Amino acid sequence: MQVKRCYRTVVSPEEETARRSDCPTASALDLFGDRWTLLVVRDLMFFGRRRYGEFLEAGEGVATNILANRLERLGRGGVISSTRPRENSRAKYYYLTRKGIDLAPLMVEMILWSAKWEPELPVPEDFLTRAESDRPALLRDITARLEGVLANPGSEDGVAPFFAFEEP
Amino acid sequence: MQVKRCYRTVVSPEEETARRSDCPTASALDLFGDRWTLLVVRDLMFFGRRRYGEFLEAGEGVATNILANRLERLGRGGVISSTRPRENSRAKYYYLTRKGIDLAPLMVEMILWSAKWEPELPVPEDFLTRAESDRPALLRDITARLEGVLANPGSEDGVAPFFAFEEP
DNA sequence: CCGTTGACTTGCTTTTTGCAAGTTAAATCT
DNA sequence: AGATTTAACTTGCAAAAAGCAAGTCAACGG
Repeated sequence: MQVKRCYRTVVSPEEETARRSDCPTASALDLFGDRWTLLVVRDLMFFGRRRYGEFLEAGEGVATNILANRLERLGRGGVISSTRPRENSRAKYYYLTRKGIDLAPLMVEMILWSAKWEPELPVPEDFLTRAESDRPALLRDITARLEGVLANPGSEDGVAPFFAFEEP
Repeated sequence: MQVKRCYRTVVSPEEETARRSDCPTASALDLFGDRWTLLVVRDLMFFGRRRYGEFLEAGEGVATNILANRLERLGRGGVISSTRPRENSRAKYYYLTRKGIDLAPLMVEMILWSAKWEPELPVPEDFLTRAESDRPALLRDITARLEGVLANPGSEDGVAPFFAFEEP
C-alpha cells in the first residue's frame, strides 16, 4: 500500500496555504475542517455575534489563542473580514464576506442533519418547518440579513440574531 | 470576560462521547469536525471506495492509525458500518448507514461552495450543471446509489463511483 | 508450505490544542 | 485628570492529537 505524502498548514508565524489535494472537499476542510472554525461562522450567521469577546462567551469555551488563530485563518481565507466602528477605536467588528455568506446552505444542512439524527438537541421548531416547507426561501432570508450586515459592517447597532435561534 | 469550560473527546482507550454544548453545529463538529473524517465519507459517497486500503490510497495521505481511528469514530457515531463479504474473510467492506447517506446534502453544498470560490479546483462540469438545474434530483440520484450499497453492503461487486467524479 | 496482502496496532516524534497569565491602548469611572 | 476597567489579543508552557515508521497477524495465492 503505497501512500502519498501529506503537506499541511502550520500554525505559527505565517500559516502556509498549501493544499493537500485538488479535491474540493479536501480543500474546504483545509480551511474549516476543525472543531472551532465553523462555530465562529455560526456565531456570525445565526447569533448576531461579531466581536472577539462575544465569540469567546459563546458557551463552547474556545481558548483565546485558538480563537485569534481561527479569526485570522478565516480572514486569510476570505470568509470573514473586520472593521473598526470608528477611527482609533479598539473595538473590532467581524463580519461574513460574500464567500462567508455563501456558507449558509452548508450550515443549514449541517443543522438539519444534526436535528434529524440527534433529536434531543434543541433546534427551533419553526426553523425546521420553514426548512421543510421552503428551503430556498429560508436561505434567502438568512442571506438577506447577512447582506445587510455586509453593506454596513461597522454599524454600532447590534445585529439581531436570526429569529429561529434567539437564545433564552 | 468569563468563559465556560470545555470538555472533549479523548482519542485513546474508549473515546468519550461528551458533547460540548447542545448546539447542533457544535454537536456535528464533535463528530466530524476535523480534516479527515469527511474525506472518508466523500470516498464512500462519491468514489466507490469502501475498504481500508482504498481509503489509504485516496491521495491525501492519511496516517494508518488516524484512518483506523476515524473509521471507528464514524462507526460509533452511526454514520458508517462494515461487513465482511464472506465468513472468516479478512477483507472488510465499509458502507454508509442511512445517517451517513443523509450527509449527502451537506457534502454536495460543500463541494459546490468550493467549486464556486476556488474555481481552479477541478469539479466535473455536469455535476455543477445538474446541481444548478435540479438539485433535488441530483441528491435523489446520489442517495439511490448509496441505498443500493446499503441494501447489499457485502457484495463483492465493485461500487461504481458517482459518475460525476470518476477519476482519470 | 511460504511469501504477500489487508487491516490494522504500537511506539515514538512533531505539531496543535488548551490553559493561564501577561500586554496594550481605548473607554469608563471618580 | 488620573485611576481603573475592558477589549482584543500574545506569550509560554503542559497536554493531547497527528504524523511516521515499523510491527503484527490471519487469510490468500501460488
